[in-house]
Amino acid sequence: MKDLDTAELARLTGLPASTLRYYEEKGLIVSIGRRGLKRLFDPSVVDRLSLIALGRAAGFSLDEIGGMFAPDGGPRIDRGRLVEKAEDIDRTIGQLTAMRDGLRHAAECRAPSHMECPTFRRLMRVAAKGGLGHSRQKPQSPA
Amino acid sequence: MKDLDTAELARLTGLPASTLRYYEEKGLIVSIGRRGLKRLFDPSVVDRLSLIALGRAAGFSLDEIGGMFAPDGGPRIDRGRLVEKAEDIDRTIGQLTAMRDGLRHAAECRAPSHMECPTFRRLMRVAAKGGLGHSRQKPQSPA
DNA sequence: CTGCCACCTCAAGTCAACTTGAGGTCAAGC
DNA sequence: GCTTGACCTCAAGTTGACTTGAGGTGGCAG
Repeated sequence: MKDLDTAELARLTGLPASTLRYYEEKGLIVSIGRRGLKRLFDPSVVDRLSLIALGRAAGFSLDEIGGMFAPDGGPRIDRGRLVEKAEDIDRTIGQLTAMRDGLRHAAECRAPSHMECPTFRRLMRVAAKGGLGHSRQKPQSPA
Repeated sequence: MKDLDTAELARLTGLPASTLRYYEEKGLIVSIGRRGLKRLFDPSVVDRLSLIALGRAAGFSLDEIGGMFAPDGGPRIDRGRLVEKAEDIDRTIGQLTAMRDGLRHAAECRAPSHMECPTFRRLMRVAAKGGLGHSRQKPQSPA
């Protein structure tokens, strides 16, 4: 496959060109040269960008992801890190599950005000004590 | 119960005084007066702050939460919103579950490199297509 | 050969939810 | 009466992941 310029890579991956430049600046991807001003990328960066997307979806920061590439470009992923992250996610799932069930209950609850619903109040107390570490969910993917 | 000043409220809720001032500035809580410079809060703000914490944990923004209080201070929560949010959370749970399972598989996978593991590659593709909207989890609660 | 226009660079802006810091004030204790 | 120090105000800084904008440049169609 032929080398790709920024626009082609953007089209292939759905990422804006500005993001690709930003990733290059951060060292997450590397361009193999220029044609005039235009960057040229090896087609393998498409895979690399998928990997980056995966890391982001798993909750790793860009810096962490940067540390997961071997100098040769291949992934160098510590399996322990994956397990750890899986556990993180698992905890989050537990909290979100409690939250979801609580919200559903609150939505159906017959009590005149939420403040009089015992389930709601229990949920409130748990949240107040920080038991539900607020696990931000992003509005949505730019897609 | 006696009115509370900022320091007492901070102690009761575990929130830093700066956050309480910030919440007041945003209109999420109201102080009922001053003693000298010090704000005085009605004890009911403790409940209110719990409610705010709950909202945050459920993934609502502070602005959204601000819209959930009736002028009288009681919660005025649209049950539809709760159901919607529960569905949001449910979707997130689904994505996180896939991610967790994928990570666990990747951690155990016998393939010499992750790039050769079909499960891993499938996960990558899904993430690249944005199917896994990156649902940020915060490192942890300040607790 | 000339323009066009896509792409470039670099600095600055955005968003959310706070935190930090400098400098001010006032109720209370000695 | 004076010091102390907790609390105050207001502006600016922080973090992460980008986006935006002004101004520049060069390959290529005509």
